[in-house]
Amino acid sequence: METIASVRGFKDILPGEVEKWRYAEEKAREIFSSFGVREIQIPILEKTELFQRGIGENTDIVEKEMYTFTDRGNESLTLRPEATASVIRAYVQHSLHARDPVSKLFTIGPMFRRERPQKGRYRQFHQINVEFIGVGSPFMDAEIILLLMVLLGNLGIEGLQLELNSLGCPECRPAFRQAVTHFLKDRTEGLCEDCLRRRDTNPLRVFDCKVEGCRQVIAHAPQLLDFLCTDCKTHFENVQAYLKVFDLPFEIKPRMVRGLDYYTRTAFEVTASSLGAQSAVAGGGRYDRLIAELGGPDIPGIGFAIGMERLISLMPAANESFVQNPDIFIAALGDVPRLWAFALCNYLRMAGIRAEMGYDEKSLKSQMKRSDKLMCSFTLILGDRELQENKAELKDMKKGTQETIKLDNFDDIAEAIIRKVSGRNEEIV
RNA sequence: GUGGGUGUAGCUCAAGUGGUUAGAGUGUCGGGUUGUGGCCCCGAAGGUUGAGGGUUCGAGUCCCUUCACUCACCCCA
Repeated sequence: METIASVRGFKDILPGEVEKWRYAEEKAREIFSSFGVREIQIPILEKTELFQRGIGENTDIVEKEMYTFTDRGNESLTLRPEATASVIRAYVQHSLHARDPVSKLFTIGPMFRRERPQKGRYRQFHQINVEFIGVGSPFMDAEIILLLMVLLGNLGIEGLQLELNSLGCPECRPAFRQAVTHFLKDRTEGLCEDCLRRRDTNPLRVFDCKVEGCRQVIAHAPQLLDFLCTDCKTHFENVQAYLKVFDLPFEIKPRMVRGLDYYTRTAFEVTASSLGAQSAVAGGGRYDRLIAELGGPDIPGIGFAIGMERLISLMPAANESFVQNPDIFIAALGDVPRLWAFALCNYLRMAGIRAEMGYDEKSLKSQMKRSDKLMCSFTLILGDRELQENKAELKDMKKGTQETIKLDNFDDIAEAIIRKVSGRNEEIV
């Protein structure tokens, strides 16, 4: 038979690795709870139009990266390439603004983009998304960035860099855009092919081109920050001031332009050089026009996304304490003892004890080996010999000591084992 | 979509310029006295060398095609 492999860019997360993911998620939930961020779950599939309108028609994501198909009802649907549009859709659809003027929401789940896979980039990838909706105050910007940095710090991740920029607003951006267009107009030579194209479609994007020639050209280009209107300027200054309250180091990157159309004012990114070419662990920004753009009230919002795969790869590997080893392994010798083992093993599990057993007829030696491999604290040896006397041998795998216990009553055995296991834990502490 | 690199056992890797039966470590299973793990020793199973075609007396090795993986560009988490 031919085997079937997973789809390109879609990864399995195997036991052993899953624990790390769960740890990261649990930590995130803990911190969200402190910051008053509540979970929202949204569908993986949306009407294509949502992303076209939300993300922007002329973005790479919408132009060439979406998994879009027509369903049997002849409706164009798309596997979500990001979460913000969906969250806002849900927010508007259920009029959450009417319940509370400020909503802090998070959601965790898979996203889909049909790009060429490479290090830190997959076609199905996972994000932790946080959105603060309803308040335009720079306090919100500072708070959400602080939240992000606290979470990353709590996961033991080091060597991170926080980068900030302001993208202006519909008031001031057109002027800047015009200035850039004008600037680039007669600098055809020195620009790479991509940038020549960008010059017409999205001139701001020329700013984060990595080609040396373009960088030199851009070095003399007008600075976005010089064009900010008074409101945007004070907003940006305040965000920085509030971040300084927590001694959060950051760097202003005037060249940072985010790829999604909806961003306004504050844009930020957290990078780690060890990630390779895809160095961003998290990125986000303010989107004061998006909610109205999607038919909702004209209220502001700000959010970020953390790339789970990238996050996991940055987490220190040292802690293997994620896995819980069995408390006891029951080694049975013979058919009747095996039936007893089956009953006892499952009884112990129902009593909350992590128990495993040998299901096949195997030598005691091989069962002991398995117990050792599973790193069970104890092994219960149950053979015909013991059964005749209504007892079993309980071996402490670490000490190597062994004692006889009675089989009269499963409750007593469970209790004895619980005592032993907890007693051991105290010793370790 | 474009370019580079790599495909040999479950995993990590060997096999001078083409040459007999494709090896090792690790993992799996078994054994080293009757029913006792780790360390050590022995043994076994496990491969259509990614797939297809070509050159040759002979291909894991050379050529072509294709697929997969991987890194990078574009862009993004």
